Amino acid sequence: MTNVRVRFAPSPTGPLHIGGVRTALYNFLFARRHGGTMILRIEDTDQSRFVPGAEQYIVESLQWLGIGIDEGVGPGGPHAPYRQSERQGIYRQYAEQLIRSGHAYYAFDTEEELEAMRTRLRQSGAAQQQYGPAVRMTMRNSLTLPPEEVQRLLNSGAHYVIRFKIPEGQQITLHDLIRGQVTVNSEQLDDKVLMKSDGMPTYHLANVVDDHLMEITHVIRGEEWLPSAPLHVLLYRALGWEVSMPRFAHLPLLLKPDGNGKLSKRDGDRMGFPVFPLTWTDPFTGEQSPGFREAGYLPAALINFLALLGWNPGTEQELFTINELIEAFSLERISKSGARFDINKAQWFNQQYLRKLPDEQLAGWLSQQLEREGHACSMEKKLRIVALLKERITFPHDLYGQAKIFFVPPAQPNADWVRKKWTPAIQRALEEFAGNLAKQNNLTAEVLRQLLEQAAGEQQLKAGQLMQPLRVALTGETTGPDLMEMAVILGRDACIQRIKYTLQYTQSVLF
RNA sequence: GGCCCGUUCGUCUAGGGGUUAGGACAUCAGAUUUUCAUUCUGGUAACAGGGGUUCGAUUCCCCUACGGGCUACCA
Repeated sequence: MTNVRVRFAPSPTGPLHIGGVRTALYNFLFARRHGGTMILRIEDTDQSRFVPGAEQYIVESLQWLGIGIDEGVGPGGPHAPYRQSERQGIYRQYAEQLIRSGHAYYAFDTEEELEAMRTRLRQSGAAQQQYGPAVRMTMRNSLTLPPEEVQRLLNSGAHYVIRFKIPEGQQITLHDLIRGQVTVNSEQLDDKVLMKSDGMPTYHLANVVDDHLMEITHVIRGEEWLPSAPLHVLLYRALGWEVSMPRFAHLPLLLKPDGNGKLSKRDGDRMGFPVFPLTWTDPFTGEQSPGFREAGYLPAALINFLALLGWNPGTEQELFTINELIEAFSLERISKSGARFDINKAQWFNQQYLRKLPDEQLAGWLSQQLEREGHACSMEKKLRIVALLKERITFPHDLYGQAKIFFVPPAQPNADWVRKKWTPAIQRALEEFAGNLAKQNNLTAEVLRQLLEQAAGEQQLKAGQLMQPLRVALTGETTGPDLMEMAVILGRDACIQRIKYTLQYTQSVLF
């Protein structure tokens, strides 16, 4: 395959949905795999749905994820502009060409007339209520009106659209790279609007014209476009571009984690996970939608997760660098059925990627968190903390949650546990332990262990029986990272102080 | 309603006319660990249903069911 050119063509109608991200990713992987070009085109032909900031959001999201754009909005390129709203003249030219060649016509019907037509058809029991071969000759268009009247209407500035004249009784077969042959009869299609009355093209026209002009070789897009793909084939034909028509690949959809339907923002809200790459603030309502980035997901982990949602390499490998993904990717191995979105797996990937990061980077995150909370800490100590905690976290912000014990002494020990398990022997052993600790100048995990064994032994306790009490004394909690390592990082004086504080508490409460 | 697409463990999936139907996440149990987590070991768990074709079907064909998408001057 030479000169592969693919495009990701979102509409700036809001934040980029995670399903859109996956579409972009598959396009990107395919382009890179074949040494091709990845193009970003903005399909902003619906002015009523335009949302300020959405385009910028899309660009930033792709950037964060490392989905590189070779050509298009941003980097520019030989087929600029790449924003469809800036290409109106081009579409008009081709729409008029289609009228001249008899493949399209002007239609002047008002909204009311269209509605009346549909009602009429519905009541007469027609299978479908479409503007097509069966009804077009009963409507007000350049097929039914005398040419002078058409010209008069056009000159008078009357509202009109340009419709495609769907051919009758044709079998249209397209070869989808994922689904194989898909055949549709043109009876099922209607006379789609190509140019709207506001002068903008519809998706169908703009898409076909741009893909041709931009020399797109493979159209990789969501399954929602499969039903209109035959129409697009017809358009390529009518425009005389069938020989260079791109190949199609329609991707399966992302489904709700539970229940029926496709994944929506509601599901994320309901189950507590993001469905957008970055946090998004709606410019009209001010409503905030959480993003994967802000939730603590690493871009590489999200990419890995998404890549495997609907595609697999045919091996048992699960962890992929982006280069490995590029190397292994192929359209043939994309599955045909929709994939339920399971955030559990995304978290697992994040955990895997997080622990592979160098300690310095984790320490950097910890620094920010500590600074925000107003705690000072040496880099050396931060690195030790990070090394102790890195296998215990799923998100970067978990770091502070677990490191907090080093900076904030417990307000009081876990009361339930103390009431149930605390004994006078423990009390005496910990007193002894704290006393001996005070004499130590060079604290190591090994020294601590010895001191603990010694203190325990004198009260007829096993070292293990004193471990939990010591943890409670130091952190207030019954679980946490390795006790000895933790105590070493905490330091001798802090340990002694916390033990004494706890012993006072238990004394007053229990004895 | 019409048309199109789909259906393997709870989830993502591998497989493919004869397999103990494989892996991963989740879950459960055991081991390790002072605890939790990690790690390791093991377990539970799937071919939507019915007809064909065939010596044999989860795999091929048809039907049904179910799911999804489309059916706009939205993309």
